[in-house]
Amino acid sequence: LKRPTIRDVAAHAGVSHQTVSRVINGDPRVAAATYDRVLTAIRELDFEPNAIARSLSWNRTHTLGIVTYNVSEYALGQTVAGAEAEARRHGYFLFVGSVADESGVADEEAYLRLMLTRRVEGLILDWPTLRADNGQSLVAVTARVPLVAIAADPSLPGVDVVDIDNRRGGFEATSYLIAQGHRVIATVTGPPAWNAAGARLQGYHDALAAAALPFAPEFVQAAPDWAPDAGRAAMVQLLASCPGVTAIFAQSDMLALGAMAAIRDAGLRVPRDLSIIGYDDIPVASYLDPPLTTVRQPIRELGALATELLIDAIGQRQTGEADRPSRHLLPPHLVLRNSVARRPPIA
Amino acid sequence: LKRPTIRDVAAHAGVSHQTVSRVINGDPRVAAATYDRVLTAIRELDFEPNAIARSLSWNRTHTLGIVTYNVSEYALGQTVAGAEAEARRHGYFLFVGSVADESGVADEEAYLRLMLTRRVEGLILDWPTLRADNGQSLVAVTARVPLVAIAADPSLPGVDVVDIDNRRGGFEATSYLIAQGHRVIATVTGPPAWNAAGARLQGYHDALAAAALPFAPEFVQAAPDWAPDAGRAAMVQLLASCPGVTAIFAQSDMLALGAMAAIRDAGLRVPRDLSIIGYDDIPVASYLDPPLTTVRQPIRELGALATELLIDAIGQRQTGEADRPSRHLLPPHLVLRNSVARRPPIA
DNA sequence: TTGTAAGCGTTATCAC
DNA sequence: GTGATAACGCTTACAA
Repeated sequence: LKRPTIRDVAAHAGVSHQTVSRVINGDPRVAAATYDRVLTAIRELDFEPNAIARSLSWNRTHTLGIVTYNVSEYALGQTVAGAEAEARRHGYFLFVGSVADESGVADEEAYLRLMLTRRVEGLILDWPTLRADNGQSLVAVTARVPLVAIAADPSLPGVDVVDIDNRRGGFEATSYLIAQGHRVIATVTGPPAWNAAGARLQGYHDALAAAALPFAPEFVQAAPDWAPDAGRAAMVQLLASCPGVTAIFAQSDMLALGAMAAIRDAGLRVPRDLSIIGYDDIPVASYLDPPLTTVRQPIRELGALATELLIDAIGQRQTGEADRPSRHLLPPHLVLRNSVARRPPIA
Repeated sequence: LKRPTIRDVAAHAGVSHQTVSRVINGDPRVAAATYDRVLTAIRELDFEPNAIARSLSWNRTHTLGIVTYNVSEYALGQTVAGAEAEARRHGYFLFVGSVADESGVADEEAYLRLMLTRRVEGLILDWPTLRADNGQSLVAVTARVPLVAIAADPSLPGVDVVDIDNRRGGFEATSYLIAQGHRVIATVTGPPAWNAAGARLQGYHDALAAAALPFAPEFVQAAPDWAPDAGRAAMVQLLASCPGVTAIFAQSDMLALGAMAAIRDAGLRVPRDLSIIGYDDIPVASYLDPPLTTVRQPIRELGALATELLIDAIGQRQTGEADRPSRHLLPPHLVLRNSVARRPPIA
């Protein structure tokens, strides 16, 4: 039951435990013969160095923590996969924790502290509604280890923030609709508490302004969540309040899906009667009817980037460099399919 | 930079470090006044017990590891979320590792050993193509810590196996088609290397046999992967080789999606001309056109169950009980929507 | 080239 | 009740 230690190996090989330590650390000063003898002993006993003991001695755990909040399981999987791959590439392990569902802010902080207890060297926080005013609890944490926040408000002080450029995504989506000849464009946004919703809406506004297109408050409907049902309800509203609308920018593919259902229910067709562009490029998007034009998000890359920055920051703290918080925006990518129709310019 | 230790706290409170240890472990023998003094010191220094040192002393890490192989990111997220929640409920932390993409079997084992190095107390392996003949490398691992395999072949020796009852899912899906009056039913399976594909196919066969329905080899098309394109190609085949077919059992919703595209391309309509039932109940399933009848998989629960069994097994090993490997099957759940039509019985 | 001693931060054991 | 002292398994000195 008990696992062998370097002392067991040492006894087995007839050397001191220190020599064993040298071997497992690749110290070149060990004589070749001794080296082999130790290696054989290691193999025979199936010895595995105890990383816990090493951590204690090194005062380094090579461990990162990621805690996610209220993210869809799809995005969660992508983010974690990206982060994990990057972490491993650098010899780090990754603790996961999700604060989804039942828990609130308090639990959030408690979890981060638990991770500190485990002596993670850095933390990733995936919390899309995090802003300066609800992120106070983070300062105590960042005093201990660097933290990079995914999808947080960029104005959040003291931490690195990475995100996909939502303003740009909203801008490109809307500009595309404009380029296709649309002049009255409505939008279904996500929940206003999400930073992404505000940024994408800003992009929408910017695109309208850049084209000197009219805007009216009834052009925007905020959905209470990102699910299809909310998109459907919002679309019903839009249909009633924006008679001249020819195109919709939905802030997620799921919202777009619901909106398309509402459009169908109204006896209209996409894209003949109404064009729609989504956001996310979920795996089924190209198999919808019609295939959905949308904005792809490099979520996996986002997880990887967060991890890379975190590992950088860890290195900086160790060398005593000042790690001033940075902001990084990954570009989204327009994916053209068939849910947007070209509209002949008015003569 | 350096974090406070129990000795710092002890000095600050004017007691021995041992007393601090007693306080943070809730030892009742500490005098109330001393207790308070220590607690104050802890708060003032913002002391957090070092779990690494505790692990070394206790010889227990309260850490689990999950390594996933080649699973879709959606399922990955669900599984990890379920496992993590259950782990936390029991005071465990969870290391994640995914061996997706570029890596093969060798890397697989190396990763498990890395986790052992980290002294995880148990391992979850999510490897849907794992069977007795390719799982040899696991015996060395299970000698160290208990392992529960998700979606592995139940005949795999020496480890707990949990899965969703794929045979039953296939049986219920097919039986439902039969109950709706269909007599010639074809199926699009997943890659044969996946245990789930074989089991669901078995369920299909069992249902046909139970209803004394005819079967022909051309009724089954195996897709090389689980994606829509593969489903589309398989469906094209089926359309050509099974003229009398009235219903399709697709082993995943993504395959079904592709199949539906092929059906549409052939000028046919679902469910009027051809009924189809999927598998998974992906989030968009109810918003497809038509809403997809399918079989829901409790993946999150599967992750939780795996974790629960693992923690049980850890307890058993510690008390020296024999932990004979167990098999657990979670029931899938038929979700009725509109992609299957009732077919009048032949008079 | 190898071995010995001390320390990493905590808990267990035994005194007082 | 509280405080020394010795583990836990390893690494980093320093000595031989």
